[in-house]
Amino acid sequence: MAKRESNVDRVYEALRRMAADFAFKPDQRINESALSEVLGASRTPLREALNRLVAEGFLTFQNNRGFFCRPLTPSYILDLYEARVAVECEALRIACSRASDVDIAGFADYLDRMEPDYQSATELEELLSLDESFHTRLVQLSGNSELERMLKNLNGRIRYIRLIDLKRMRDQADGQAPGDVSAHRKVLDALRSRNVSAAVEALRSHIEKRREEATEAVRIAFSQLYVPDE
Amino acid sequence: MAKRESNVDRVYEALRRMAADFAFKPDQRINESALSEVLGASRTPLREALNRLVAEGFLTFQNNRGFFCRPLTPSYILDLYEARVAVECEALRIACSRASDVDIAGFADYLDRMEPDYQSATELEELLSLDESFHTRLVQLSGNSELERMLKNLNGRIRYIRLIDLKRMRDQADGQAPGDVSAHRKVLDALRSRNVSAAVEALRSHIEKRREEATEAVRIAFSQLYVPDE
DNA sequence: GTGTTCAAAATTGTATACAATTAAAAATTC
DNA sequence: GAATTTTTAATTGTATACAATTTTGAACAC
Repeated sequence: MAKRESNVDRVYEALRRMAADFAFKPDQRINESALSEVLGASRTPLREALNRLVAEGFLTFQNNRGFFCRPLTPSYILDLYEARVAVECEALRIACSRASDVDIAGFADYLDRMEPDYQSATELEELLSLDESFHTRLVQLSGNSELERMLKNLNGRIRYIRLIDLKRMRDQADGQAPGDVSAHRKVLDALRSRNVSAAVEALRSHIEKRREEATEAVRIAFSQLYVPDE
Repeated sequence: MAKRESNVDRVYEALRRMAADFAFKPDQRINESALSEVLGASRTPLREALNRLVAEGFLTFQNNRGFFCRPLTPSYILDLYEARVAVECEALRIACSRASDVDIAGFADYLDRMEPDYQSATELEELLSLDESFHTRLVQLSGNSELERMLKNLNGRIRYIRLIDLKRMRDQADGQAPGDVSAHRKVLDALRSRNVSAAVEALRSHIEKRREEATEAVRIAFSQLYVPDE
């Protein structure tokens, strides 16, 4: 019987979470020996996991200098959100012409079932997971596993920023409430009537709006990231 | 002074090339010891490189069973080409509204300079490199390094298929000649006049046309891949 | 004080050894 | 002879050791 989760998997998961939450500060050099002690594994499996994270864009690597946390700049955030637009809009376009009525109905059901949770969610993490799952399921409707894979990767790297964004939305409460699913429903309605251009435009403007908010929020993120160690 | 290229880099490059050219057959299990001898490195750096390739989608991995060559199915090819449409069309859209006139002019110059090479190219590899560089440069015009990164990855994984496709184009000579850059020029012209929808549609139909050819060519690829070892 | 050089310490790079696991082969049962 | 168990071999998983390289910092010159 094969062990479900190996040590490398465990290390990888822990590292991905740390990288996603910026437990490493941008551009910080990562000390392998210290990290391997913290994670309870030797450097060999640790480095394998680190290499995976480099390939996925969570970390960077320099010869003979080791692994570094990715930088966090406004243009990096912009790039990630633009990539999301590319992936999600094309997936939606494909879904409009290829997804079955049954699958779309299932997606609509899902949104109906989730809406109460969405509006009553208290934890930001919970809210973010719900939002992520909407977008993930949308891309899954395309049936394209490469697009799905790309979105998962982008979501992982963008997660921290979205958390900051959501937090600000809740605290300020000036624009739409964090639990507002109207934009999602607009996309769904257009998808249901197979109106490609309306669906894509609705999704595009939704993501771009979030991008603008996030770009603003990243300044706040910066100030939080560089809080001195205790 | 830092060594330019490390051993892992060398191993990684060799492996990527092997994977891109399907030197490993689809679903074939990869023997680490044997491979490390061939590549002249121990298993430690080899496995680091293999892990990177898994993260990039060139290989797969199963716990306690090791690394395998990715499968090659028609739906996999479809997914890759659709992902290319997503990445390239969005990059083009961004380039239309953001690239400077100077950069676009530089791109036009590049196409002019390359056209003679394109038409006189005898080696398929050379032709493919020229075609890839057109698409890469187009995406670079967007200034989005995530989209560029995604395209590089897709190109690497799609390379073998395109080679088969080009080969068939040359051998059959029924449709357009392999050196035909008219589709590329159409995209460029629309970009130059900042006509977003015309540019995107031209690019989309170009890639999709290639996808159809490639999907057809993949059957030939299959028969070539499974030639028995000698 | 600033910059340079050199030595010491820390860190990364990789080979190797051995444990854990899986795959293959041989023996056994029916 | 087919199916099952047992044994053996091969392969992967990971710790460790040590070499190569980089970083640190102390001594020194100016």
